[in-house]
Amino acid sequence: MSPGEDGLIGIPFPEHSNELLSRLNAQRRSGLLCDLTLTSRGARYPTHRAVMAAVSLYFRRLFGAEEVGEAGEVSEGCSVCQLDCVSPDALDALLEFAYTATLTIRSSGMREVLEGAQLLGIQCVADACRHILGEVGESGELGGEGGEPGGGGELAVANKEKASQVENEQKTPSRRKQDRRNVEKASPVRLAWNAQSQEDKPKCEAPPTPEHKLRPPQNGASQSAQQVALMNGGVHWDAQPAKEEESKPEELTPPLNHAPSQAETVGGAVEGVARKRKSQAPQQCPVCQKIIHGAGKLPRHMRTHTGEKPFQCMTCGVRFTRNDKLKIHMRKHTGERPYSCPSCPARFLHSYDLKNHLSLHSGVRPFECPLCHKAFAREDHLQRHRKGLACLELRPRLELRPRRPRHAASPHSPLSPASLSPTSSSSTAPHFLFRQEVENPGAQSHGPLISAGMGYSRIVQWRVMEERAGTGWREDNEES
DNA sequence: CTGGGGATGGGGCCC
DNA sequence: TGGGCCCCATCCCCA
Repeated sequence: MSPGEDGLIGIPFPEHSNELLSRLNAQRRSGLLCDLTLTSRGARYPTHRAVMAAVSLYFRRLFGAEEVGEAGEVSEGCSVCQLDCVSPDALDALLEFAYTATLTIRSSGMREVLEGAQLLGIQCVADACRHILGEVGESGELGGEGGEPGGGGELAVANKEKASQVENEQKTPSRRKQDRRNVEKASPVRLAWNAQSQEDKPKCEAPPTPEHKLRPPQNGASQSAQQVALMNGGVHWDAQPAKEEESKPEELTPPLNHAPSQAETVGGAVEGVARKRKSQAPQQCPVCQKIIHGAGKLPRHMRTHTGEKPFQCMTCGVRFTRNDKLKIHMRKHTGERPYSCPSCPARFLHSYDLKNHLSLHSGVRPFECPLCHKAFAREDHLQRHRKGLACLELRPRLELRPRRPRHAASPHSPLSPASLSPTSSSSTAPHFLFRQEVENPGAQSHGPLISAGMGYSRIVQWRVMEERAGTGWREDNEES
């Protein structure tokens, strides 16, 4: 990419890759424009040659996609590739992965998927399966904790990191919730980055050698293409060494896709435009139109759209969009808890944790619900209280009905009415915080869908976008 | 439903 | 001018 070229303006369309893949998947399901049919033990799977070449090293070699210029004789007819060595279920799962960036498999079928992924050269899936199976992955990307996600049910191995927006979900970093849990608790789950990014992974083990097991296309594919496929490791599978990225402490590994990561293309173009402005002036995000204050903050913000997470913890493999977040994360591994409570032995990772904690000692509950007059020590707890259904009644003020202290240690609650004056503007606002519920009713109950990697705020944004309401979507946390 | 810990994104300050 | 560092607000999740 060439950021900052004079006269060049990069306008990112973060949804494009999602929509593209989604439509390709729809075409595959309807058989539209399919130029390759995979068969396995009688089952037939129409698919697209280009997609398979993009996701699978085997097909990449088979079709000579990397040398398309010279090997342009690849036939345009519909090829049939018989893959009896890959079980139909596994092949189906791998195809789903190719078109959605989400691998959904049953634990019992993990082995078959692993073998299929190895045969087809889909490294990230193979890594994920290996880790789920407890076999240490070779790619160094994987964290060491390895869990046993999902006892016997289906596993949705999703790339919450949005694997560069290649699937139906939106990649935002709001990547939270279940996916994040999965990432941290069961490292394999995080491994389903998309085929695109996988291609540029710096650390790839030797490709599988499928030639002895796979039957090349029976027709269509040119002889040369088959020869490419049968070539014995002639293609150098290793990716280019990763470039140096911003600050790179020892804990940091180089960014995964340093090559043409979409984030770079997008963010870079944006930066190029931004450079023409006064850096100290607020900059508007070209995606969400949000005004970003502070010099150099727009690229950071853009990563929330692109999903790029250049900063990876070398200990557990968790990735972050920001270096400072990784730094804080590293405290979990080093055991460092720099924020200690002066009143008790409690120590914390974050300053604000200590701040919250101190409110426990003081007993101060400065955030009062204006309707029911229940007081909270934390503002977010008050907001949650007001968003929920807990506050449906108007209770008498506390001075009229003393609140039973929650902790025996604080018999004299400092909740004098005078101390309950709300300190934040939102605390005094009426109960108009239902936008989320309206837009996203029962978000928590969307478990299965959300588990595919869609963050909460993403859902809101999606809905807003789908409904084309207003001029654009906003981050859901801007509401108050 | 609430308390509490942790994660994430934005802004300010400074180098 | 960009980025590091820190703090804050907010959100998510678990007990």
